[in-house]
Amino acid sequence: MSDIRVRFAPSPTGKVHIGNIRAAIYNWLFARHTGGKFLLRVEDTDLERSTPEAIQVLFECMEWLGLDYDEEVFYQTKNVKRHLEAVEELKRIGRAYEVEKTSRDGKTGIVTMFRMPKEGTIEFDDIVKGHMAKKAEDIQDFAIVRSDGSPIFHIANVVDDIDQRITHIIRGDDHVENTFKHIEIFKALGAPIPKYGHLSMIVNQQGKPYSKRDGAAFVGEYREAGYLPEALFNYLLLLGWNPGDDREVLTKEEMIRLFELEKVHVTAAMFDPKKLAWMNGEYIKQIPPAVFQDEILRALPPEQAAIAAAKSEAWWNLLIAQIQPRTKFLKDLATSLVYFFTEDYPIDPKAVEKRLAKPGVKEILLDLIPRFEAIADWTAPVLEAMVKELSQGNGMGPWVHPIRVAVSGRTEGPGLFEMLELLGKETTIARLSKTAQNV
RNA sequence: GGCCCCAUCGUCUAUCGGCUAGGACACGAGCUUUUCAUGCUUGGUAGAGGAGUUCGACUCUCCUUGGGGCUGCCA
Repeated sequence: MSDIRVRFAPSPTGKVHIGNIRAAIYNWLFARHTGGKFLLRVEDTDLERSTPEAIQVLFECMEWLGLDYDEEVFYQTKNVKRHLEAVEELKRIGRAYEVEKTSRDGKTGIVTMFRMPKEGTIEFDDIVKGHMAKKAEDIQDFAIVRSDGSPIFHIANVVDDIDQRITHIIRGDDHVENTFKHIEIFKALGAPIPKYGHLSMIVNQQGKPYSKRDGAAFVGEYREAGYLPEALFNYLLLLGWNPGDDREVLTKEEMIRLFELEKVHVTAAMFDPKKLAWMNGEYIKQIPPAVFQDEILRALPPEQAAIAAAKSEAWWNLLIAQIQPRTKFLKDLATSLVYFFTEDYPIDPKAVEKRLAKPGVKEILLDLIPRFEAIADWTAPVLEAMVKELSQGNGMGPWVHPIRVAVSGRTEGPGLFEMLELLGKETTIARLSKTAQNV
C-alpha cells in the first residue's frame, strides 16, 4: 500500500471523450501500479448538462473499460459549502477580493478574484513534461466566484483535491496553465501541493485536436461499433506510452506492473483507427472459445440463436475455429453467419454475377448433386477429396467458387469444405439444386 | 500579440553520445497449391533547417521554422 491518491474528475456531459478516458486510464494504471487509490470525482457544477442520465453514461463507460474506483464517488456540487469557506479564508488573508466586472455577454456584477503574486516565479516539476516555470507577472488575477455566488472551477477543483487528499494530479495538457494558478491557491490555503503529470492530447488525422467532428470521439461509439473494451484500453494506453520493449498487446497485469508515468510521452499522438482495428482483432483472437460461442449467440437474432444453440459441441468447435480468426468486429458476426441458421439469407448480386452467371455453371452444379448425395461420411476432408478428384489436379476453382456462392450467397467466409460440413449434407444439396434451377 | 510546451518512417514508437537508426500499424510482393481472413517470409519509406559542444551527435546547447496549449463570471 501507499499514500498515493489520484482522481479522475470529468464533468458529465452525456458522452465520454476518448482523450478524457485516456486520462482516466493513466490515473487508474498509476494507482494500481503504485498501490494507491483511484478516486472518481464528478464535477457536476454545470447543472444544465449534468443530468442523472449523463452521470449514468459516465459510470457505464468506466465499468465497460474495467476502470473500477476506490471509495465513494465524490460529487462536486456536494462540496460547494467548503469551496465558499475557502474563498472566505482567502479573502481574510488578502488573497481574494471582490470587484465589479462585465462578462463577455454583457452582464455586470460583483465577482470574487484570486490575487496572484506580482513577482517571482511559479514552478513545478511535471512528472511527464519535466520542469515547468512561469513568471508570476505573466499570470493575471482570475475569478473564483461568479456574481451569482457560485464557485468557479479553479477554486472548486483545488478545494476538492485538498478534501480528497489527492497526491498526484494526472490530467490533460490543456490544464498546464491552470496549474500555475492552482499551485498558488494550494499555497495560499496552506495545503500541500500535489505532484502533477500533464498528458498530451490526442489529435486527428490532420494533426488537430480530436473532436466529435472527426468521427468516433466518444467511448460509447466504440462500444457500439463492436470494439472490445480491452482493445480500446490497450490502444489508448499505447498512444503515448510503451513498456520499453516491442510488446504491444499487453494483459492488464502487465500494464499495471510496467506502467510508469515518467515514461509517458510529452508529444501529442495521432489517433489511428486502423491500428485500433488491428488491435481489436488481436483481442478477438484471444477470446476463449466458450466465450466466443456466447458472443455469437448474443449477436444472432433470437430465432437463429435458438437454432445455433441446438448444435453439437463438435459443430461449434469447427465453426469457431473457422470464424474467430476471420472476425474483426463482433457486431459483424450476425451478418457473416446468417446462412448457417436460416434459409432466408441475403445473396450478394455481385457474387452471383461473378461466380454463377456463367455458361457451364449450371451443369457443374447439377453434376455435383449426385456426387454429394453419394457421400456418406460428410466431413470436410472427404468433401475436399471428392472435389479434388473431379478437378484432376487442374485446380478446384471451377467447382469451389460456384459452390460457395450457391450455398452461402457470398464470396467470403470459412474454408469451403468446412462450410459444407457445417451446413450439413441435406442443406448443401438443397441449396445446390435450388441455385442450379435459378441460374 | 503575449506566455508556456513540443518536433525520429504516412501513423504509434525504440534509441538515455558510437546507427548498417530497431519494432508495430498501414502499404507492396511472395508462400500457406478454393475465397476471405489467420499465419509465415519479404520490400520500401524517418531524425524539420542552421550554428555550436565533442574524436564522434537523432541523442547535449542555441537560433530559425513548423505545430499545439493557454490568454472567460467554461471546465
